[in-house]
Amino acid sequence: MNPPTLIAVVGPTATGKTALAVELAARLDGEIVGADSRQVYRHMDIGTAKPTPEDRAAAPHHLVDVVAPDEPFSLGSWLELAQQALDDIWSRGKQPLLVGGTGQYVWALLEGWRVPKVPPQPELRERLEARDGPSLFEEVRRVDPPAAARIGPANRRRLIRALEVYEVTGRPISYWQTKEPPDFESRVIGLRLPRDELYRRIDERVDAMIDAGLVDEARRLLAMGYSRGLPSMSGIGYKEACAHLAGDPSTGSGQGLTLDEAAARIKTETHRLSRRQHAWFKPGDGRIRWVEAGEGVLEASERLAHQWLGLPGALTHGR
RNA sequence: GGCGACGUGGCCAAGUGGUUAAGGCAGGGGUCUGCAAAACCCCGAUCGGGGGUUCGAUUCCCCCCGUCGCCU
Repeated sequence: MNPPTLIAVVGPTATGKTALAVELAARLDGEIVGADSRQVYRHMDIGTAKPTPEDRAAAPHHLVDVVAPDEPFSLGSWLELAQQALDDIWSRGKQPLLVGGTGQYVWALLEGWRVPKVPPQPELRERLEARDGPSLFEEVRRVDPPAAARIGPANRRRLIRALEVYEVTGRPISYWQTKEPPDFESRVIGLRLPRDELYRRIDERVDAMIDAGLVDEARRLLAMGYSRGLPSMSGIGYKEACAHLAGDPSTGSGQGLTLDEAAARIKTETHRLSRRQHAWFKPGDGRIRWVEAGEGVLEASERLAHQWLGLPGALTHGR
């Protein structure tokens, strides 16, 4: 039997990945595996554009709502869960659909990154964070010149991770950072839109999120005890909603953003996000089969999927 | 019509008679192996227009244009 094939749907935010995936899942007897670093958090629904209950009833979803907002989560945890989910889906004879805009997660899985098995060490990090940048950089340069060259002197976060791996394993992070091709095939559909139209859709969606109660959602999270400083709360939308609430007399004191300011900021931040996603999902990437978002995506994607999976119904028209 | 103020890259905004005219935002490009919607890196202007003064003007003077405010 041929190696199983994973179909992935990637692309910038607000491009319709979720809707497409749900439809495709229905037609391919598939299940969805989320590759989204923000939809993993429970209670963060509106701001992450999480699949709706209807979406989730229409197709099984994995890797959505898997941790509480104050639980640590990272690439390593995601990879483990994703691999488990894939095995599970395949074992039941279903077709997995990897869907999401977190480029790091997607490529780490498809390229088989062997992430150093060193979970974050809170105490160690705290200690390292207290040090100044130059000393961190010097040390990385001493123990792991290639990593130092790649990371550069200014990126404290990654310098600290490099030292963390070194201290825990006794070997430089570069030693661990390898790739091993996964035991499955993968095919990637990329959804794309012209920049100006993408921005327009983002803006509309942000307004819709606010209408749908994004600020209340943030208020609720704060009330549950999830503080502004958590990584999960640094997500676009929540960050700004909290800044808005900070000026709300009922929540506290201080200067907050007006709702309009918050909305504007969420929009431009999301524009930036889509640009960074663009760096992970490049137009020239030969692995990605690009499809214009909007009219006809479903048909085009289904045709591709049938072709790739060797299913009847889409063979006649060339590749 | 008069008086006053202002006119610096798409927007906001420093600044000096003389090295390559701060910075922020927006925008564009990029890095990426356990925080990734994070973190980090790179990219843009000759200073409204025209005359002067000066060795030299974005910075001083004059005129024009424009904007804003006040006044008649």
